[in-house]
This record gives sequence, C-alpha cells and structure tokens, in this order.
Amino acid sequence: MSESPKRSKNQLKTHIRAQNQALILETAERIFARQGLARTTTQMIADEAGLPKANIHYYYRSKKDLLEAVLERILQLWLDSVSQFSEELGPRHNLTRYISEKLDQSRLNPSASKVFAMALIGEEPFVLEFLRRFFVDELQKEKQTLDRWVEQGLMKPVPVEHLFITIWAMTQTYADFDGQVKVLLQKEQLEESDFDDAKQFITRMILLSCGIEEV
Amino acid sequence: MSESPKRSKNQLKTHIRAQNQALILETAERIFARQGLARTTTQMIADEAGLPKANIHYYYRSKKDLLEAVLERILQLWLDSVSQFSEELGPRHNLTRYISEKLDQSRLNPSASKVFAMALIGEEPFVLEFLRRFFVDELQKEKQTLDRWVEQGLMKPVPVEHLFITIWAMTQTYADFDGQVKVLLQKEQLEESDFDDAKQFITRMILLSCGIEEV
DNA sequence: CTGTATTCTGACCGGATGTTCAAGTTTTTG
DNA sequence: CAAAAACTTGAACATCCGGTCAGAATACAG
Repeated sequence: MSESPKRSKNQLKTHIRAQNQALILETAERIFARQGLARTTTQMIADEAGLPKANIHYYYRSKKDLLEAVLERILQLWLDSVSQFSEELGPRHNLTRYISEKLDQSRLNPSASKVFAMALIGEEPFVLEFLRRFFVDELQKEKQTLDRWVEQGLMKPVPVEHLFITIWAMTQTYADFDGQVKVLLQKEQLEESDFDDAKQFITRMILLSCGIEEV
Repeated sequence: MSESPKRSKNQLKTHIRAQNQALILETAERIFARQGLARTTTQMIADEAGLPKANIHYYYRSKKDLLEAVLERILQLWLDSVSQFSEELGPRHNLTRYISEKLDQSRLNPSASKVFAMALIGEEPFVLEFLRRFFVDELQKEKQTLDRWVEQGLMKPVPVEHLFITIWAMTQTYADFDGQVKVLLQKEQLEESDFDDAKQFITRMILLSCGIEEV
C-alpha cells in the first residue's frame, strides 16, 4: 500500500514478496509449458517451487490470476527483446534481424512461446485482448515503414499482414512444436546449428518474396 | 432407422455402434478444439451429443481412449485428403497443390488441426509416436523426389526438412491460431478470400525459395 | 523489547470429474 | 417367440483440485 520513499526500506519491505513472486512465476511458466494450462495444478507448482500450496494462493489469489501474471511477464519480455524496425537501415537488414531475434527467442525460451501458444489456441481472453490492444498498432507502424520502402524501390509490395503471420508461424513453430521438429530432423535435442539452418532458410525465403535477395 | 436387408448382419450388428461412435467422435473433436483437451469433460461431450454420460463410457472406456480415437480419426482423414507427390508433374505443380490442399484443410476443418496442435504441444505420446511411425518415412520419399527434381534442374537444392516444417507451420497457423489471425486482419471471421491471399503469398514464397518462380 | 504488519502453512471444504455398476430396454439371433 | 447379445442410463463412488481460513511464525518499526 504505502511504499515509503524514505530509504531503501522499500526494497526490504517488498524483498520477500518480489523474490517469491519471481520464483512462482518462473516455476509456473515452466510447468504450464510442460503440462498444459489446465493440467497444471497449483500443487505441482508448489512442489517444484518448494512452497506449500497455500503460499501460492497467498501471492496469487486464483489460478487464473497466476496464468495472467505469467502471460503478462512473457509478453513484457518479448516486447523488450525484439527491436523495432528502423526505417533508415532498410528492409534487408531489418527483416534479417527480426527473424533472427524471433528464432533466438524460440531457442532460448521455448517455454514462454509454448505457454503463449496454448493460451492462444485456447483463446484465453487475456491474450486476445492484449494482441488487440498492442500488436495491431504495432503492425500498423510496420506496415507504414514497409510502404515507404516500397515507394523508395527498396522492395516489392507484399501483403504485410500475411508476411508477419507467416514469419511468426515459421519462427515459433520451432519452439511450440519442437516435438514434431525433433522427430522430423531425427534428433534428440535441437542444437544451435538447427536454428541457424532455419534462420538462413526462412530469411532467404522472406527476402526473396519481398524482391530483395537475388536468386 | 434401419436401412437393412436381412443380409449383412455384420453391418447391422455394428450399425448402432458405428453410428454412435461417429457421433461421439465428431462431437468430441469439436469440443476438444473449442475447450482444450483437459478442460473438456465427458459431460460436455455427452450433453452436446445428446447422450447420457455413461453411454460415452460404454463406447470409450476412458477419456484417454476417446482422445486417441479422435486423434486417430483426424490423422486418417489427413492422410486420405492430401495427395502424394507425383514426380512427373514437376515441383511447381506439386508444391502449389500441396500448399493449396493444406490450406483448404485449415479452412474447412480447423477443429481437427487445433486438436492435433494441442496434442502436439502437450506432447501426447500417441501423436509423437504416430509422427515417428509414419511421417518420417513419408518425408524420406518426398525428399528423394525433390532430389531428383534438383538433379533434373527443375529446382534449386533446398533443406527439405525445413521446407516442410515451414510449409506446415504457415498453413496450419491459419487454423490453429485463427484467433490471432483474425485480430491481425481485423475481421470477425476468416473468409475464403483470406485463405486465397494466404495461398498465393505462401505459394509464391515457397516457389521462389526453390528457384522456380521468376521474380 | 513491544506491538504491528507481513508471511507462512496445515487442515479443511465444496464442488466437479472420470469411472463403475447394476438394473433396465432394445435389438438380434435361432 | 424366447433366449442371448447389445445397448442404455440413473445413481453412486472415489478422487482430485482450487480455494479458504485461522492461527503460528517471522520480519519490521518505534
């Protein structure tokens, strides 16, 4: 309630809280990704976090609250980690970097991507609302940037919505459906080189479709 | 009710059974897709199918049995509905048709795709096993066909595994994540024309990356 | 140290869910 | 028609899970 700015007591006052909340969120994300949203029980989270179940409910009133907190954390991390398009650097550089960063996310934090995907398939209102509130505007900005590149003859006109839908689909499939990918590549675990192959292939494909890369 | 001559007792014997099983499977698929695998209760299926709950269990011993039956039906339908590659028709025709058929599936039967996707993210052993048993061989055959096209100079060499992974990702995203797609396209419902746009864009991209389409 | 706020936790509750069962009804068979 | 097989179904059961709560333990303030 009252966070007294007198000294660093503020930090102390919320120290335990912040620490436990972080622990719970990280644990929950991992288990949500592993078990699915509905099959995950508060008991599982409690056990893996080494806390009694009632303690989970002390910090997050309900399971739904916890899921929303997890999703909010994921989305915040995503927003922070993917850079904006910068018009002056041109389409080739921006698209290449965008795809690379998205695939890095899939490789380094697959749990986040999976939880998000499950929430999306399950049409959790929270996620759809977030997309509506945020990504639609974001897409508009990127669309305008692309339009300007087209005007300047730096790339061919493309259906921007479908461009981004397919980029997201391709880059996230390596996290969301890693089981399937492993089977097809016949590997026990995906390595960085697999992601590099994907990066190269997807980037080339996207650049070609924008009329940037020469065949 | 009974459209039966005396003969074909076999058919009669299984008539009620077949009819009810079909009803249950179709209903279950729809609800699994709508509610998620774990959140779907046998009661929901029973209600929507107009049967008492115990009747569901008469035909499918457990919920897991039912899910596996649903998945098996989906995979069978998929196998039947996507044509094999035919070498003599060449890469352009085959890839174009393949993408078109996959997107038609996403449009006409999104429930099937969603259930499959959820089972895959949740790493249901059944689905992974199925992929291992079947799709790996399938992919090998297609790889050989593509290799021969490359030899004949009909297309450029591509990483076949990633080619198929990305085609599946792009085509199924329009079914699995239709919520997201709707938000980005700012539509209440996806129409056939949206799928046509996707078809055109994805096909062009894939053909370009295989060095087939001229820029 | 004393009092207050915060955190912790075992025990419990109400409700929902998968599954079973036994007694019924209908369909098939001979 | 009569016996057998297949199907139907209401009711009950055991389990599990999210959530509550009261009181103990701990941290903090003055």
